[in-house]
Amino acid sequence: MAKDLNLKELAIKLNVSTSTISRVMNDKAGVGEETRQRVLKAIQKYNYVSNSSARSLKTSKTGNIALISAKRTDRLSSSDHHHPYGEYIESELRKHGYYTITISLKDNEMENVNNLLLLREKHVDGFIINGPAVKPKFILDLKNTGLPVILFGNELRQIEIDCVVCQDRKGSYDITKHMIEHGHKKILFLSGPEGWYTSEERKAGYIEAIKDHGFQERIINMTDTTIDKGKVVFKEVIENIHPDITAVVAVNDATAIGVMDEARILGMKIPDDIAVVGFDNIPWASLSYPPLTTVQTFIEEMGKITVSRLIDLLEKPKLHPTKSIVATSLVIRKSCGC
Amino acid sequence: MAKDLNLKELAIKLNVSTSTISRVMNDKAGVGEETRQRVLKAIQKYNYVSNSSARSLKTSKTGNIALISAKRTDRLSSSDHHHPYGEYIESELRKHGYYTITISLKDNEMENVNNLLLLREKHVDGFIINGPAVKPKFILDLKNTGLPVILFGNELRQIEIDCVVCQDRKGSYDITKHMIEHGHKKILFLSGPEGWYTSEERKAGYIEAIKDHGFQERIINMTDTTIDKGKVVFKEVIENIHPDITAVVAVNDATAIGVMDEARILGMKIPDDIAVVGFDNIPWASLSYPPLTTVQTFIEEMGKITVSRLIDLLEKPKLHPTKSIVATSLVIRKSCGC
DNA sequence: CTGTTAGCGCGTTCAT
DNA sequence: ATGAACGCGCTAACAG
Repeated sequence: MAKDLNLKELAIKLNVSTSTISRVMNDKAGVGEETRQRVLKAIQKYNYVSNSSARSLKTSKTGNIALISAKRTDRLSSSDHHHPYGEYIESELRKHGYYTITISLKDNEMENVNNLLLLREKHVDGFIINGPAVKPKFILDLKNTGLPVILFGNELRQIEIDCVVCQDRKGSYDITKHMIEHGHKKILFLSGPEGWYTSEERKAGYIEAIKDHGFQERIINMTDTTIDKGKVVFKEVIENIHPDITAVVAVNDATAIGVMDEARILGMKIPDDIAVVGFDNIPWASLSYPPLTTVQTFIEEMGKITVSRLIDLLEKPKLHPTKSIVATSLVIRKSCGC
Repeated sequence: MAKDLNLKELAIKLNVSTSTISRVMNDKAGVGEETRQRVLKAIQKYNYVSNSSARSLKTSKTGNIALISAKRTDRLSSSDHHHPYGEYIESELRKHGYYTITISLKDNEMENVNNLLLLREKHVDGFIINGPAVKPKFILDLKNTGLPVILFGNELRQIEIDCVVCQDRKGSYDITKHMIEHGHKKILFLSGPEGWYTSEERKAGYIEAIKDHGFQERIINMTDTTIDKGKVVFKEVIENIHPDITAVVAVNDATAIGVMDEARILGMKIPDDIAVVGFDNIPWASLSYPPLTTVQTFIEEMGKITVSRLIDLLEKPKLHPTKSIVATSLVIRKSCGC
């Protein structure tokens, strides 16, 4: 492999000025067709690629996007590494010429946006924020820096901000209704942290369905939405709080799987003694025992929309904040009683 | 928040030269204690951070590390998003002042290392390659560019290269021996693609254990190590190839979980009709039905070692390639018959 | 101990 | 249509 050369060296080889090559590289006008072809050929031949640091310094564009999520201490949350959302976003960003810098932040790292070195160093051009666990204050401060920010699977109550979500409320309404159609009247909703967008929306969908049928709400908020939390909380609920429930609508699949595991330990049969459903349709949902009835979210599409919108934001500074809602659909398996 | 200022602006404010500030920023000698303190205070006050592109251009260090893995088309491979290895590596790299650029490559993107724009642009300082599915030729070519490269959960037969792996062979030996101690004599090893480091090593461990006890090897290679592959291949094997086996040692947990799912569909009881064990101890292994006996790999530690070694490589150009092997340990659950 | 100067490799005026 | 010259923000070599 030949040694990499830079603009000036290539220019000397071709007997043209660096500006000419630069114009060709960036598809600018003002180059004769003949020289353009000659330059193009040489670029090909020498495999010339411009140095990204130099380009960044000059253009103030880094070509990097930060993909930020909250670091979970608990294992097995379904929103993090058990969804390939990151891979979808990365490949989509790269198609558009951007690299993905992955960052997962601990709670204390979200205290002050100024601690985000990445930002102050001007190391990225924009941000994708994943999930509801990143603190709203942090997102607001980030947004105020002026760089494009878009939320994936989250929304902000405080301000209008670009985001892409699924039909959290409708999905939850539908699956709750499905439980009701199975004949259940005493249905528990196992929610995530209060204030989390997905928790609130999915909870609202559940409430709506319950009210529509004149039943009584039973809601428990958890401090996290993981398998382990699902286990611990379900045990507490079934033994001490709502021993009469016959069905559980969980805020996500991880929680639902935890509930099922715990129910089995407690000697309950699913779905006969207790029916359980989830939300997300993570890859493992079809392999739980029994297979989990849940709500499918189309994260690959959501990822594409997120990236495409971010690109727009990058190019046109001041667009009006837009919320994109991607449809969900019910996935019927066994855990509901079907 | 005050407008960000740059080196020169700060220098003017302080009535010192830019070099003085630069020296302070980079902890260089040659600054009077008094001025150093004054500068330090100002840096604090104005929250000055140097521009990363400019720094990169000057120092030829980008502060970025590429974390490369192979994109899997099949769902549910255990080495990708179901292990939080990426998060461990990212947080560890960041502690050392580096950002993680995540890239997952399709097969055709691994054909020619020159297609890796990232590399030719000089956008990263080094590479971490994840898993055995990244093509050896690609890794070799990458290594030849001169940038530091380290392998995570993989090794190269062709050349000596820095890598960190677990005790693949010993772990596999131990768990196979465990099956033998359960009384099994006809044990199948479900291996991954031929040539993959983990496949070959784990297979070797199995063979060693089988030979040590004078039994006969039964090995099937799969083209991928996913749940879906585990299902399909197990069905084929049990019906047409080795209908007499009483135990399966799978090359990883995903495969093992697939086998268990398929076995259940075929009406077989686990572990009575067929015992199944895996490798990796992914978070979901404890929740399979029955809970999976497997080999624990300590990926958080492996991640730390990988990063720490990469940092050394970054600082000292020519160290001798080193292979780090992190111990594994048996995790006994139910699927083995215990 | 401190400041002046000269690039790093590009993109972009402004001449011609 | 092309080239010369400048500067993005920083570090480092050299002077003083």
